[in-house]
Formats: sequence, structure tokens, C-alpha cells
Amino acid sequence: MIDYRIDRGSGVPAYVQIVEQTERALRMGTLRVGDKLPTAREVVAATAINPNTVLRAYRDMEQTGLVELRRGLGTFVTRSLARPGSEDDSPLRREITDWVARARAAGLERADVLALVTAALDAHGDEHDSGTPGDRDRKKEDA
Amino acid sequence: MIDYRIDRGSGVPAYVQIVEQTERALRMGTLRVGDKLPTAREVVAATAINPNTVLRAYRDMEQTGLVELRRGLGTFVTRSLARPGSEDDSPLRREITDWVARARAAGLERADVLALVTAALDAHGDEHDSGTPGDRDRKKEDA
Amino acid sequence: MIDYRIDRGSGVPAYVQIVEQTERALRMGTLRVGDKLPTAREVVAATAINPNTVLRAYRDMEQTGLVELRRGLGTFVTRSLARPGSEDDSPLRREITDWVARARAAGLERADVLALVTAALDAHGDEHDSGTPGDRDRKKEDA
Amino acid sequence: MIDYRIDRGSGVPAYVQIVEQTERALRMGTLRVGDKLPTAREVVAATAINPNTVLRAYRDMEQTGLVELRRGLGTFVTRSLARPGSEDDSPLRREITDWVARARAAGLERADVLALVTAALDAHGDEHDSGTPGDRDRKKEDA
DNA sequence: GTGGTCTAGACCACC
DNA sequence: GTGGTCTAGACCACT
Repeated sequence: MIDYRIDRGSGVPAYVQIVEQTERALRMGTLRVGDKLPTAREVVAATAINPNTVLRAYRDMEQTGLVELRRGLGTFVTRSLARPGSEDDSPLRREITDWVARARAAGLERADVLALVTAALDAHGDEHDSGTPGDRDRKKEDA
Repeated sequence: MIDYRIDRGSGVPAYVQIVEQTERALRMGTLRVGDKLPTAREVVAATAINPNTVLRAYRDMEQTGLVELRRGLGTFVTRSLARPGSEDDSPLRREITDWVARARAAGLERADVLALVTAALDAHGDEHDSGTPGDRDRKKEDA
Repeated sequence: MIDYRIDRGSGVPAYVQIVEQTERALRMGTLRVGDKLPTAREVVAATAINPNTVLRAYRDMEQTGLVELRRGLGTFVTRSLARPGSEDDSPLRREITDWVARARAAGLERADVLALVTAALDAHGDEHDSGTPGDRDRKKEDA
Repeated sequence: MIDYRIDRGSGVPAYVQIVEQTERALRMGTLRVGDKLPTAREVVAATAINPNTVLRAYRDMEQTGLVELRRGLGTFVTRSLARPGSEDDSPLRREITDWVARARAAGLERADVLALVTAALDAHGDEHDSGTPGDRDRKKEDA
């Protein structure tokens, strides 16, 4: 079951953080079609945010077709964002896990690591993508 | 000169995006102590956001000690966030550039790449993340 | 509940006056950790300044760690600046109250009194003024 | 010769700080009618602010009748704000000097001292504060 | 011409 | 109904 972590204090709205983390889990295959998201009640218990805020996030994802809210039952994943290459045992994944470990061992913080990756993405050429830097989980992209 | 790209439409506040992009440039060494940030007017011309929004971001960074606003002169970097290991020619950097290229070649989108890295960071364990020198008044990290 | 008095016409920015008066109340123990500041709306009603100006002051104090803004709830004190010796019934306090009464009786204005105290502070020597515990991110002092 | 100290970083405009410090010196008798203020050039050398800013302050004081700018000669005090009771050897002055010394010895910071005095002034009752002889050019008071 | 304050008002996020 | 973002624009402080 996905476990949301809300960073109050980053200026980023709580509901955006929920959507981002959910999409990330979908891309990684951590969350699969048919899986149930935690109930608003559960998220509230874990994060101390307001139930309405959770529902707002779920509603947003319903509109983008990622999940379905079934009254009385819960919220369920209806679409995958998984990519071949992101599997748990893929070479790319093993390599990045290793690289991250070395980066951290070298003293880099989480933010340093992300900055490095973002720079590499930007260097690779934006033309292959439509996204602006920091443009992760844009509403579309996929299909 | 740093060139901000604001993604209106991501729920992330424009001023937060400016701060994030500036910090990223500082971490990468793209921006160094003494460097001048673009004037509010220049940012406005480039991004079509309001001057006050730019100033809000600059003021925030001044309060965290990253930059100094000098009336009549401009805004200047006063602190480095650069980390050894992030240099342009460091092994870590060459490796990540290479890895990103292969990930993209394999069909992964920008968001997939970032999801993969985030997953690796989370797996590595967040508890290692405090106390790195120069880590003063950090507030956000992920979001 | 603290009651801000804004002196439009002193060149001092309204938001600075709010911060100063809040800090003063914290030092005197008039305001304590957990106390709620007036809402922006209440301040507006009482002082005829713009809500954004109040929020600017509150945001500034949040960044220095004095208060916490909780959306939908209000703004709350999170740190004390109280000093032993400033209590309502302390000898120092009784003495200064008495001295002020005599100064006023002697015909001195408020500004004269403050000038006298400032002169005494300057004479005492400024070099003793750093490093008092709890003095974190101080920025102003005199002005 | 008065020695201005500008606190950049307090939100208070530099020219306001000059005016405040000058008035304080006039009240204390440190500056007397006929005394010459430092030239803009000298203030610039001592404080690293812009000559225009100094001139702005001097012009303001000329308009309130405190000083006179004589081209080619300098700026001179034309009016006293001295009060009986503020002299160097007055009992009030000796008492406050002593009290301040004890307050500082007790661990109070400059700001604590000023907070205490301000509280005492407020407690004494603001209603006594108008119409005192020589009270004309009031503009600020507290802030 | 730079940053800085303040106003006014629309709309959003959260409780 | 609370705080929060952003816009727009006037005016100020400083170099």
C-alpha cells in the first residue's frame, strides 16, 4: 500500500504532492491497475492533512483517468504508467540504485542527486521532450 | 546567466520554481558566489510572470542567506551550495549523463527517469540525509 | 490578544512595525508559545492596512521561526523570546516603570525617554551584544 | 562629531535612520545649535551608503527646521531639542545608565531593554503625550 | 534603472 | 473563513 509523505513547508500544495507520489508509484510499477489507494481516513491518520485535501487529489486523478472512486469501496487504479525498463530487476534500475548509493556515499544530499539528474536530463536535450525542467508529472505526456 | 523556466499549470507556485531552479544551479556550480541573478524585469520579460512574484522568490532566498538584494544594483549570490562530486567533469556526473542517455534511448520519459531516481533515493534510506556541511536552513527536499 | 498600532508617516514600513511589535510582545512575555495572532482580517479592521501587508509580516516571522501560519486555522506563536528579568513583577521591571514615571513627570517626551535609554545602551558598550542563547537569526537591533 | 551607524537589514530606510540618530543626539544635547553635521562625503566614507541618501536625510531635516544647509560650508544645527533632565550629569541620566548596566548584566539584550522601556512607556499612558512644549514636528514616535 | 513597499482584488488551498 | 498566490500598478529608496 502506498504511503504518502507530505512535506508541509515545501511550498508545494499537499494535493499536488499526493498526485505526484501516486504517479511515481504507477510509473515504477509499485502500484498496478486494480490496486486500491489508501482511504482518505487512512491518509489523514498517516499525514495529518485534511480529508478534503486527499479527496481533492483523488478527484484530480479520477479526471485524468488514473483512478476510479467507487463509493463505499474505495479508490482504485485504472491505468498503468509503467514502462519497460523501470522494473525492479531491470539493468537501468540496478545501475541507478548503485549510482545513487555511490553519490550518497560521496556526501551528496538528496537535493544534490536530483539536481545532478535534472542537469543531465536538460543536457540530453529538451527537444526530445516537451517538458520544461522540473516538469515531471505533467497531466498528459503519456497515453 | 540563469534562465528560469516557469511551468504554469504544474500546481507548483511560480516563486517556488524560481527558488528551486536557483538552488539547483547553485548545487551544480552553474551559479557561483558573486554572480548576479537576472533582474526582476529580465525575468518578467522572459517568463511573463509578475515582477512581484520574482521579488518574492528573491526575498525568500535572501532570508535563507543564498542571495543579497542590493537596491539599485541587482541581486547577487552570497553562498555556494556546490558539492564536490557535482563538477562538470566528475565521474559521478559522467556516469549519470550516460545513464540518462540510455534511459531516454530505452524510451523512458523525463518523469520516468525522475521516478526511478526518486525510488532509488528512497530505497537508499532517507535517514542519511542530515548534517551535511552547508546544509543550514533547508526546508524542502522532495515535494 | 496583541493589538498592533501602525504609525503611517514614520518612514518605517508597516510590515516591519508589525514584526517589531510582535517581537516586543514575545520578549515581554505578553505573547507566549501557542498563542494565536490576530487574523489578517482582524488586523486590517483595526489598522486599515492591506491584508497582504499583514501576511507579509507573518510570513517573515514564520521564516525566522517565530510563528507558524496554519491555513484555515490562523497564525500561532512557536517560539519564545522571553527573558528572565522581563517578568511583570521583576525588580528591573518595577524600577524602569518607576523611572519612566519620573522622567515623564519631569517633562520628558516619549522620544526623549527613548533617546536617553539608547544613549545609555550605547555608552554601556555594544560589544556585549552577541551570542545570547535563543538569538538565532536576528537581523535588526537599532534603527 | 556625530557618528551615524546604519543598520542595513533592518527594514528601516537609511535616510530615516540618519534623521532618527540626529534627533536623538539633539535631544541628548550631544549636538547643539551651530554644530556642524558631517559632510555627505564623510558619512559615505563611514557608512558606505550613497551621498544622495545622506543629502535626502539632511534635506528632510532642513524642512523640519532642524538644520540648515549652507552651500559650500556644510550642514548646521539650527534648533535644539534638548530637554532639562537629559543632561549628562542629571539624576535621571545617572539612574538610567545604572539601570541599563544592571539589565545587561542580568543577560538582557539591547532589544530586551528597549522592549522593557517601551512597555513601561505604554503602561504609563499615552494620553500624557500630546501638547508638550516643543512637540511640533512629530512624525514618528514608536514604530 | 535597480530593488522595495503597499494597495486592490481575483482566485486557490486547506480546515 | 483561514491563510496563500498572483496580478497590476503606483510610488518610494537607493546607486
